[in-house]
Amino acid sequence: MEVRTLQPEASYGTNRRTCRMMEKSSRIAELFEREDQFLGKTVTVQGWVRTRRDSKAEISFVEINDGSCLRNLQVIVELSRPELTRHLDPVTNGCSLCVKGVLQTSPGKGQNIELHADQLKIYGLSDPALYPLQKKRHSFEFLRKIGHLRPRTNTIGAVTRVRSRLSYAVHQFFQERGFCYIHTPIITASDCEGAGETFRVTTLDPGHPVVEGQADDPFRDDFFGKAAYLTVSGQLQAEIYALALGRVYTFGPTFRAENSNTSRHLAEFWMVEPEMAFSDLEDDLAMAECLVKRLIEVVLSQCREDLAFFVRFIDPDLEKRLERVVETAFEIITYTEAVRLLKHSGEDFAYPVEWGNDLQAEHERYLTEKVFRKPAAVIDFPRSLKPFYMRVNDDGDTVAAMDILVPGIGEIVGGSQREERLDLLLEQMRLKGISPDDYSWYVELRQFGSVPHAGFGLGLERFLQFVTGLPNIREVIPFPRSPGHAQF
RNA sequence: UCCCCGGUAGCUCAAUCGGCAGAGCGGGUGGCUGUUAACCACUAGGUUGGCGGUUCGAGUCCGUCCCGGGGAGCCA
Repeated sequence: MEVRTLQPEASYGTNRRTCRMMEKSSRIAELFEREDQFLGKTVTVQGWVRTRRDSKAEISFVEINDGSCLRNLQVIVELSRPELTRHLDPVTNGCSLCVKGVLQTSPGKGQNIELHADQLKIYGLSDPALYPLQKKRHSFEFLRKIGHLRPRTNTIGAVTRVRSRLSYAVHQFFQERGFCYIHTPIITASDCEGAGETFRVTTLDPGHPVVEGQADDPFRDDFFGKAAYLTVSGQLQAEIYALALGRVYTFGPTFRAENSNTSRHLAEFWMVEPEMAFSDLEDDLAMAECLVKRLIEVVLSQCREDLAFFVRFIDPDLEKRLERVVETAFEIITYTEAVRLLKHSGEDFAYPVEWGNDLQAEHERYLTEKVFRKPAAVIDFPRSLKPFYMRVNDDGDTVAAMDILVPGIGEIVGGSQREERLDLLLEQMRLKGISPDDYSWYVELRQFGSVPHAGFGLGLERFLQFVTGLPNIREVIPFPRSPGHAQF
């Protein structure tokens, strides 16, 4: 008897091709999850060969991975059956194939079940002399060069599944709390938001960017009639919707043209940015802590197999560290207290600690890794260090900002209560040299029904680094973009 | 952008003081085995990143350029 699995579209009678395919084959993850239900039944799997071991005792072991989970399914091919071996002969690491057979308990060690092949179909061969992926460990640097093949490795496959599950969890978290998902623009004309260098968007001929006689505004004849850029943040636009729908969030790509080449920076990365009306910094902080903990819980409970892989091969302390983050309250410390603490630490920092200076990486690391040994939120930064939109505190010297720092990564969340008072916003803009004319819409939000509101940004890739233990951010995004790198 | 380290076989790396270019894995061939990154034997595979210099002799020393990695800054 043949067991058929998932056929979500079948009842609609549409898209027949997809339906037939999904009826015909099982995903390997499903076979492992419901072993008892599939044992003794005929199933079909489709995937890519990860390894093959031939035994002259009339058996070939072919391990198949279909990306649905970390584990491979061991397929048993009896070499005494010419109708199978005829197909099997050229099968090597990297080949794609379809196997139909009976799922049985495995007598060998290392797996409970195995598939005894009755039919074998090869989709695509893979020349073993040319296929770059070997069964042994490759350097991440090498895998980046073969970005079109690296998702077929255990590590990149695992991180990709975790990334997907986390993205889903982000939506679940906010949707369950009444947040509205806002698609803020990728292209923006707001050039400076205090968030780094921007990429210009233009249709002008790079050989002749300036139209004759219009040197005063070279972008007047550009596509948008003025200078345009890729967004560095959806926050300002999210504020617009927060001041109408109450609770909103954006979740999309952002772009920074910084010439920074580090293991924690990308030119294109994904950011989660909630914005909440009728909220202050305390609400903001609570929501951020709640989100971080919920996302980690999801990884701990929903990505067990992939997480175990990271613990085994990337960072042995990873799971314990994640559990600790969920269990303990985040430390909250004001910038002023942090400075005092650092000054009296007795540590010999390369950068001097002085009120008014930004906290350096070494300072942040000292706080989270030595002093607190858990995530810590630093709040109330000097006004001069932060952008114009942050709310000025009553002391007049600091703003209601927060940075959540985690051990090993550094800043993972940055947020603030926004300045909702018109006069103070205008004063901030004047001090920061930002023309209110360029942000008239932002200013008007404070003229018409302004309310206290707050929000934050969480870098998806930084977060993925934290939950996978991967040291380089280029491994946690499918196609990393950094200075000099935009392949694939 | 700055500092440090690196570039040797398809991959991961070794090569002592400047003295014959190596290993493991992968590939090919043969053997062995309900195998588990299988195992054993044999075998093919090199412009040592490019250019220039020092030297009897350069993978090794010097200059320069290119590329990569790590760290810093900036930030998420």
